[in-house]
Amino acid sequence: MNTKQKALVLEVVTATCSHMTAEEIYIAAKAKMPQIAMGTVYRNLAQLVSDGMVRKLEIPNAPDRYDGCTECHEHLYCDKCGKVSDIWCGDLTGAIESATGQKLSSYTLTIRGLCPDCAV
Amino acid sequence: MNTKQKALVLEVVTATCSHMTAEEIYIAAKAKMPQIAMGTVYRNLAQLVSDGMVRKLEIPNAPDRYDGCTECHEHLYCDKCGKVSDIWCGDLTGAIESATGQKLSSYTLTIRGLCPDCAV
DNA sequence: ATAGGATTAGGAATACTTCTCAATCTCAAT
DNA sequence: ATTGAGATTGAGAAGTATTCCTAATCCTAT
Repeated sequence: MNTKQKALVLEVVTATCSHMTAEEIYIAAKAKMPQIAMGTVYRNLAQLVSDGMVRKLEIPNAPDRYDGCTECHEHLYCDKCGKVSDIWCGDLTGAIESATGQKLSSYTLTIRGLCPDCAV
Repeated sequence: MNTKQKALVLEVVTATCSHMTAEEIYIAAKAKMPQIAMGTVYRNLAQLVSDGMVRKLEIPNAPDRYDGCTECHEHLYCDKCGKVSDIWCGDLTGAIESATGQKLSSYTLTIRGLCPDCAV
């Protein structure tokens, strides 16, 4: 871990199991290090993502979110409340390769449906 | 089809099996209707997407692309050349539901690997 | 203590997309 | 054919998320 700022960003992202936006991360980091800059947050998030320590979730028509949990899981975008929740399942690489006939280096599966809270 | 502009946008998008950006669509449309405005292209694309006649592909760090082919298929983002190509496979809803244990309304599967051209 | 190199804070800049609104078009009723 | 109500347009301004720029600051090895 190179710098205090990078360590702080990682700490914030992994502190909760939520999926924070860069702005939420910035606000939380600012609470502990008031002079930290937005650009620093983005730069370090990008580094952490390429280090494989944080996952980036691209959300349609909304800011990207960052997930401190790198264990294999997928994401469910709730049709009703819009929240992102985790779906725990095994690695689907093999299944997708045989379904599509395409060798793959990685995949992103985005599921829309009702989250546990909204599925009464 | 309500307006000439909407018809033209649809015509452009479905004319080729490529995955055009809004700007490419705008340029192609402008060739046939020089006074058409970018905002009109975006507005009609959004309508066509919600009408289910066009699919929108959200591309990380790049403009969205629009796909005039609504038949069920997935997309491969080439690790090497960056092109988006089509992967024809059946509907995976059932398979994903059983793998994840989550009832879903829709899904998006994005695959990264080498496209046919780059996989020598 | 100091030089060299990496990283930062702060703000400007960029890129894509959406919004605003007066003007124009559409079309059913007259 | 004309009207009028409502939908849609063109043109450009505005917005949003993210990246870039740069002088100043922080590390680390000497």
